[in-house]
Amino acid sequence: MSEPIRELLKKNHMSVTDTRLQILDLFYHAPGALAHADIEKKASDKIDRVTIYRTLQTFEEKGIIHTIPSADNSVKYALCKDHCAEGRHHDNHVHFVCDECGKTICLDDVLVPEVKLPKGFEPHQSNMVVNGLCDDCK
Amino acid sequence: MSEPIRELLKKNHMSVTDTRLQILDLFYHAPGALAHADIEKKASDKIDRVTIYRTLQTFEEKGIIHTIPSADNSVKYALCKDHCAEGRHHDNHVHFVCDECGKTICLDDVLVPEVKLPKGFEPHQSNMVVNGLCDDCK
DNA sequence: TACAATTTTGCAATGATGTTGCAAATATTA
DNA sequence: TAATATTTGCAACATCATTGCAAAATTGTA
Repeated sequence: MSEPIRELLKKNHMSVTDTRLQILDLFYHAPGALAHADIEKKASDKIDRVTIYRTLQTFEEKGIIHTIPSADNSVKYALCKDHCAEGRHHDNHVHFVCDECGKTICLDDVLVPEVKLPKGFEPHQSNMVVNGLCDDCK
Repeated sequence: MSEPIRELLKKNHMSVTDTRLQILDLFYHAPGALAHADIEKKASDKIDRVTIYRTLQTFEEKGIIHTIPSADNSVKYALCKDHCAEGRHHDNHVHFVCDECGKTICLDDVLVPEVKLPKGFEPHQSNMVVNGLCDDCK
């Protein structure tokens, strides 16, 4: 288990545990975003369902991972690369979901464009998800 | 129960039933998008949960309503106004979710802007959800 | 209008998903 | 290393969603 992951936990004032190292490791080596179920399946040692829920929640609060919205009731999570702080996310990149393989990918370099809203609406945060075919599935 | 709703069902080759009229009526008079639970609560006659699931699914397939993605695992539905056909949705407007009252609103006049994707990605459909404060909650 | 065929609905059962309390195990601090 | 604080796993529970099937309602046709 690599040292940088350990450091990431310490930097965020979290206890370093096997479970957290293992889940973070999964995120670092995953081809795309992960759902709760993915983690449950992929974890080498079996991790309790409840622990996974709580770990994901903690990571999200600490600004280590962010949630990706979907139209089908399945939340996925991915690592933050945008210097998110505790309680303050700055993830403003576009997400891509492949209709074929289902993979969800953060397009870190594609920023969500601004849109002009009708009078009266005060925007705080924008999310954009693009569906289509990824490079592998074309 | 109004005649236009009846017509909408016939036009889409669906049986006209009390349940469907009632659910469609809710959509026509709702201030924003509706979740499964909203319909269960608001329906004047009690409609079975299962029937609501199936009705929403049918409406979605027929292009009468569309789903709105969210980051919190709560799918909402709203009427299509964009001439959607069976199996082919063309809903490309921005959705607004109020952080205060939770209302979800279709901004029919605000189109989802195009974004340039990295090489290899082939986009089919885009979704955009903006969070913030609505006019009533400011 | 009435009847047969088709579709829709409601109920029951089941499965999947998510939450809470608490005791045992593990990590941190001194 | 011991004391304290945090995390984990288990059990129980609540919520959400799906499926099969029989009863009810709707549609098409005579």
